[in-house]
Amino acid sequence: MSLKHAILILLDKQPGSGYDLAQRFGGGIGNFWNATHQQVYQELKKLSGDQLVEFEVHAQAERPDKKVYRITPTGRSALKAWLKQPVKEGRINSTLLVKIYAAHLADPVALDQELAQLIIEHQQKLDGYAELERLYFSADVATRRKQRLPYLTLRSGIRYEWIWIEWMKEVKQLLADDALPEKPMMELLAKAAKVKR
Amino acid sequence: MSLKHAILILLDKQPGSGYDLAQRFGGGIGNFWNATHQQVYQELKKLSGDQLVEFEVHAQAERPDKKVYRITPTGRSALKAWLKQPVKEGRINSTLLVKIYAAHLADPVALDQELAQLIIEHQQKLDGYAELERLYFSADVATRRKQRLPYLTLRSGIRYEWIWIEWMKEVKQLLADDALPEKPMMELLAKAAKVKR
DNA sequence: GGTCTCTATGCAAATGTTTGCATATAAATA
DNA sequence: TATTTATATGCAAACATTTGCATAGAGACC
Repeated sequence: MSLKHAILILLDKQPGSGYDLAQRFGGGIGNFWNATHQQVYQELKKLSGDQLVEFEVHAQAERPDKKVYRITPTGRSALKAWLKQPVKEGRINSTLLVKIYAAHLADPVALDQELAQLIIEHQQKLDGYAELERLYFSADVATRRKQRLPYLTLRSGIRYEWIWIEWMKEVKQLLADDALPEKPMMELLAKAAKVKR
Repeated sequence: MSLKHAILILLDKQPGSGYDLAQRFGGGIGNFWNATHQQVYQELKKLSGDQLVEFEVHAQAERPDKKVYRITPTGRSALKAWLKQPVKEGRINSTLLVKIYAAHLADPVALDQELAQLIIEHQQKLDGYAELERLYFSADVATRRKQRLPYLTLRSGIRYEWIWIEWMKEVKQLLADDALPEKPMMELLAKAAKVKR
């Protein structure tokens, strides 16, 4: 499992407490790897037991005490070893696709409303990504270079949200009209790809 | 969890044994919901205990006995109730994105090779999808109408593989050249979208 | 004055997933 | 002839994730 490695990567970038890490999983890396605070605390305990991370307790006057975790040299080797191995992509499990697959059993009105709502939500996410991209491009070249890798993952996120929105709009329309798609997807994509070049 | 509901959907379409279902999770619905044979057997047991499915033992002469499962009326109601509720989309967890995010710690040659391999694999998957689409479009309208919902999920799969391939190619190139993307993703997508209309 | 949110941690139990093993027969392949 | 593949099922243990609860002080909001 790579929750372990996601944590090591975050701690390699910057040491932090369990709470900090849980927050960090809410944005940035959280766009492609999710973890709850419980997962983080439990995993930190294991990593600590395996000597892959270490911590120092920082007493705080008016806040609860903090355990600030840091990656160890052993942890860094383990991380590098993991990076060398080819990924085995996790299973794709999309509840929405399962639902569309069985849409003949569903209430059409409810499904239409649900799609409308999902389109809004994904559009908001895309808007957020678009804003981050504008920020990236307004930075100087040195900053852009430094932020290159996170930005590449953002480009993946933008593509991802974009196609979901396009697909959901298409499905919503077709279900409403009780119609069939006219042209093969492959054809449409090939045509669009030509223009990009 | 919707492994439960995926199984109910499959059994609603057509009764079958645990083995059958496990096979069916290898294609069709398996493109967006995965399950191993163990998951299937364990879930069938639970579903059976909850009276959502029932089974008959079919003795076979030269093969092990088969338990042929069927959805019950209770199961069908449970399925419909589930379909009414809005989906909560599962967490996105992409090991590859985590790796790219931390590519500065990785061996560039190994990463390049890995991307090359992944591009090939996803291209093969896309080719398979393209073939299924050709098949769909070569069928008569009645068949196309009957296969509409699975085909809509296929369109999602095609888009999905397509953007992964595009993104991986882009990343591979940029990492090899140690370059930065020139244009914002949003701009490229907007331009491509205009042409499709 | 009371509730809500944020900081900060974590136990315990339930639930879900994965891995390893086990069985058994037939047919195809090497 | 020996191995592999396909059919067909499932237990048991290990591992991972999710949910509910618990604590505790500070500051903001109503």
